[in-house]
Amino acid sequence: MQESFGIGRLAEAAEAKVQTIRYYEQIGLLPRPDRTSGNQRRYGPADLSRLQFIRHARGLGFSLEAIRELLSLADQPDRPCDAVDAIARAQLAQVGQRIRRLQALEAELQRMIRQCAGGRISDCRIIGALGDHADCSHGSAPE
Amino acid sequence: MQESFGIGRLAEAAEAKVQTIRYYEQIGLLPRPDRTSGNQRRYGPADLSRLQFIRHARGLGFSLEAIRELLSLADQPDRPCDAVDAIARAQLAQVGQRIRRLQALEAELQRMIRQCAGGRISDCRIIGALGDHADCSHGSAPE
DNA sequence: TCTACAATCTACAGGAACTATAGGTTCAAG
DNA sequence: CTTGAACCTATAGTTCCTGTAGATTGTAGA
Repeated sequence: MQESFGIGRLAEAAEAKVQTIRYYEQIGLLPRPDRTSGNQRRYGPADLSRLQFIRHARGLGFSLEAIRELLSLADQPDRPCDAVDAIARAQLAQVGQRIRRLQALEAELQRMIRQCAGGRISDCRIIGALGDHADCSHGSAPE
Repeated sequence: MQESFGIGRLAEAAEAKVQTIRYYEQIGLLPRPDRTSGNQRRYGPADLSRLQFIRHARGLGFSLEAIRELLSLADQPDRPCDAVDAIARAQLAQVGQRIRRLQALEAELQRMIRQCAGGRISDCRIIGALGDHADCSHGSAPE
């Protein structure tokens, strides 16, 4: 009794639209699943994990191409190490930058909420919150 | 000595395309700047900060609508506190979630790089790295 | 088993957020 | 005062979905 399910339940579980799943399949981000005799797609837990990864990564601002790269690490775990290393290091640098920017934004939002509790905010430094040029090595902006 | 500059230099400084800037102006994310006698746009440092904020936030996965909300905090610092508070708190929750997911991804990338140094990666848990169901409103995890 | 109805199918149109191109105007270095 | 880069508006194309149409399938109740 292997657990398999249709596209609707997959969509619900990964918080994606049914159309989006078919689109990902079309562009090769998701493998073509088995079909029922009536031609309907059937999925398993591995498909769910993969889709959730894609959706989370998209939510974090990664392009589908960047995600394709990350997934390639999962798809070919035995490929030469230097290739994996290069991809992982490149992504790691970007991820670290994103974390720092988000933490700056988080701090500023918290500051505003604190000030708010005291009556009203007189100044807002939210625009400055993301402007950390120490990190901003030109050319590393994600799409 | 007010420093002002054209759209090209603004684009370069904020790592955006010239067209994108005009697009943001069109949809009201950037204010309409002054024009030269020959109808060309002139910008100042405040415009640059605002555009950099937008670009960074986009890179972090915020929608233009979410960014519009965040900018509204900057545009109306004297508006009623409960409105500010609501927006800030809602955004803060999302930001925290993003940070945690990115940290999970960061940890997994670091793990892969470490393993790589030892020869080759035999298993890849990168797909699992973003699947923190503690945060996910939908609790659906096949173990 | 039959039937009703939700879920799924393919195909295509539409929207968000850019991005590129065309054809013309302005700015500034020489 | 020329000339080429930068700018202008307008429009069409790209990416990444999202919605709709019309037909088919899966399934639960009579």
